[in-house]
Amino acid sequence: METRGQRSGRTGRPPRLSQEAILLAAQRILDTEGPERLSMRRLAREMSSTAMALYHHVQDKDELLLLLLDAHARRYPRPVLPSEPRTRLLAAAQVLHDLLADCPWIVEVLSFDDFVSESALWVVESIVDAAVECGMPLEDAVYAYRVIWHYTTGELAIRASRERVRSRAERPEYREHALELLDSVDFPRLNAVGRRWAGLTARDDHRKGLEAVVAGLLEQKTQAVGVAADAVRARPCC
Amino acid sequence: METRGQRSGRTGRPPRLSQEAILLAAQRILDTEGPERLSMRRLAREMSSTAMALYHHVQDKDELLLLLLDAHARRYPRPVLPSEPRTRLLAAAQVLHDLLADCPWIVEVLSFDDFVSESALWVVESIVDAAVECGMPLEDAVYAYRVIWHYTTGELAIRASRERVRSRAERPEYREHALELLDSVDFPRLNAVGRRWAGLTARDDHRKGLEAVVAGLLEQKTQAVGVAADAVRARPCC
DNA sequence: ACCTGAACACCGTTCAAGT
DNA sequence: ACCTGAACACCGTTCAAGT
Repeated sequence: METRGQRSGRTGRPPRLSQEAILLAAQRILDTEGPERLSMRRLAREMSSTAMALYHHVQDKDELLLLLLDAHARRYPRPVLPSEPRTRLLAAAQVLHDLLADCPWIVEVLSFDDFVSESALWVVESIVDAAVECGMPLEDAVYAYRVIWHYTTGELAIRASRERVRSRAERPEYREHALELLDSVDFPRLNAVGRRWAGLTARDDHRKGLEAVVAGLLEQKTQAVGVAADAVRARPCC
Repeated sequence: METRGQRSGRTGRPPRLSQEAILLAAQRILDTEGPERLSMRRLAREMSSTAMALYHHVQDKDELLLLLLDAHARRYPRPVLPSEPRTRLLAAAQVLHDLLADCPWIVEVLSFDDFVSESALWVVESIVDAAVECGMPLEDAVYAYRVIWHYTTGELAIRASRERVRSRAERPEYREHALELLDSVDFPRLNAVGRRWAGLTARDDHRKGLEAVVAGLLEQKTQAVGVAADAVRARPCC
């Protein structure tokens, strides 16, 4: 937890780079030039160093990105969640989304169904806990977390992808044309939506969607309890 | 729609490459070596040609990937969907997932909230249509499609990411350790899950999750209708 | 029209050497 | 211990030239 190079004896020259400085520079590039410009080489240039010097402070690029997420999560203000379980489940899920919304690029590097980063674990804990307090068995609560996680990730990945395309090239006519050419016999509904599609899909409805997902999960729980109760009655013990 | 080089006069030599042959070779690489190995250069090598020759048959790599998805969707057998609206909504959503499950790599290239490819549009139409027949106004049906889309995409992106990590390096101890180190005071729920986490999150619960999402969306609809009805009563006309 | 070779402007990472 | 330079093995794409 000490800043490196502070306590060390006078062996060798003081390090020019540090993990902290690297993360700061990386975040600067992320903010000013976007995630697609963040490379080890570009980062080294930003620090007037060489790409290889970075590898003395981070294992590889993936670790760098995870450290960036971790730092972001550590900075993120930890909100007070409502006490009523269902509202808390929804609120915690919203926090998960909001926390990651600032760095949707991270989705590409996250391999999980694992958790996010250590600093964001409290969000996962909150979600699972709220789900349990809603009456779910622990395993179902984990499953509920996963559904929420998939939904959240999906929204973020699409947002990131949309931004990537937008920044790469402006070709707005392409998709709009596709919508005009729709056969109204084969595609009556999409045809009825027509040009409104773009407007409808651009809206930020994450919250509303989250409400639906949470509601669905809780409804499923109720049914499952019913089924479980029946099963217990049928086969009294084991 | 004619195979190129068939009807053309005897101007120039016959083309060695064709879009069809390119897509076939690309699919071969995808199947045998995985999506991360599919590059324009690798593809050219596969065809004993040069990377630049490919650019006479596809605009760029993105178009290549979209064409691959399109071809896959065209091959995909179009199932008969159940007629009951709610079951149909669920079934159509499942088809969307299954269709894309064979090529999760495509998620990285899809910018949408737009639709998939033209050949898969019927799935989108089915979902929106089923949602409408469940009693949703058209705009809500599009919104329902988006929620389903986000959920599906999220699951696929995570699956793709997991496969990517698995193929890149086997480091299973890393995350397992993290789970042991959890503070049982700060993280009672995650602590209780403990080692079971990996097993729980590896399960394929997409169907069950989809049921929850669909149920939640339909429940929301019911409430919205209630609210809308109230609103109508309050302000009779306009 | 179709294809090639060389080039541009990049990547992440390894390795041997320097201080 | 910390950093550098050169190298390895790649990318997608452009451009001018060939047949």
